[in-house]
Amino acid sequence: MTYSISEVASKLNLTVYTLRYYDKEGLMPFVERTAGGKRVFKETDVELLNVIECLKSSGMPIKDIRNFIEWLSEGDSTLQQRYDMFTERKAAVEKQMEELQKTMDLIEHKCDYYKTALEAGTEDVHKNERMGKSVFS
Amino acid sequence: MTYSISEVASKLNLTVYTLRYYDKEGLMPFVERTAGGKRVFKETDVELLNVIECLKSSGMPIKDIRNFIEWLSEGDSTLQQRYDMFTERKAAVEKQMEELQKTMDLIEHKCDYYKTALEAGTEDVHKNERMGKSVFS
DNA sequence: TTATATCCTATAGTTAACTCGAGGTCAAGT
DNA sequence: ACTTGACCTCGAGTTAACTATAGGATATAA
Repeated sequence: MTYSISEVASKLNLTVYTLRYYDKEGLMPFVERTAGGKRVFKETDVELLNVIECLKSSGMPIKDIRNFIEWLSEGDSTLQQRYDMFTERKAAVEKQMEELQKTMDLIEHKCDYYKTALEAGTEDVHKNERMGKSVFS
Repeated sequence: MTYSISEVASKLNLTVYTLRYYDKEGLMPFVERTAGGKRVFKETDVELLNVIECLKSSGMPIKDIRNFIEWLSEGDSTLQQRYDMFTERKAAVEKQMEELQKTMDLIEHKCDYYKTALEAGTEDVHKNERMGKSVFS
């Protein structure tokens, strides 16, 4: 089973522009072409794009993802680099999760704060908090 | 207790450029100035900047954060908008957490994959997986 | 009082990641 | 043969969020 660029685009929720941009940036050296020059995506190409999206979500810039793609071309000699890279990505995502949890804590606090204020009709209900009880209003 | 712009910058891990940029974008209408024109940050200003950073981490663009800041100036009449905004942010962050968990799942899978490959010295140990057993390599 | 560090504004430049337009090719249907 | 829709390349444009530079004011310390 193979796919056209627009099929892959809708499969991965990207635009064809984005896919061609990735290609230009060296993220898709394995995608083959028809005699007429059209891209033909194999199942493994789609899977690799999935990994690319995953690395992007982990906060990795496209330039760095290209290095990983190059390592793939170089075979077993780059196994260590690739392992190290994913280990590093894992740590990065763990950190993002912690940050996101802190963000969530403050937002939930604000939801409570505004819920109470709305019920009272005024923010003044919170006027006598804020004496070192908690860090945020 | 008040702070200079560079004190606030290091407190929040931002640059003074960024803070002035925020000011220009309308995120700091409450910060006062000395006779000579220098910004003087109060404790409440720093707290508000904390909230701003939180909204940024939740994926909110600066233009939208400015709306929130304007609502603050308008007092109790905007309590509902502010409550709705934080409720919406909460949903956005929950979604981000789910996405990040999916990212983590794939990355952990890749860590295992490369650990095994590294121990075997070749990626070929994984050659007979990939028959619908799991979605990703 | 003079040096130096920190501040100011205004404006221009940078970076990443797209996004689009022009002009042309290719392949399936009529 | 011809139209139509999807594809192609190349290069320019866009957007958000900074980041930096120039030129100048302010304030503290020797």
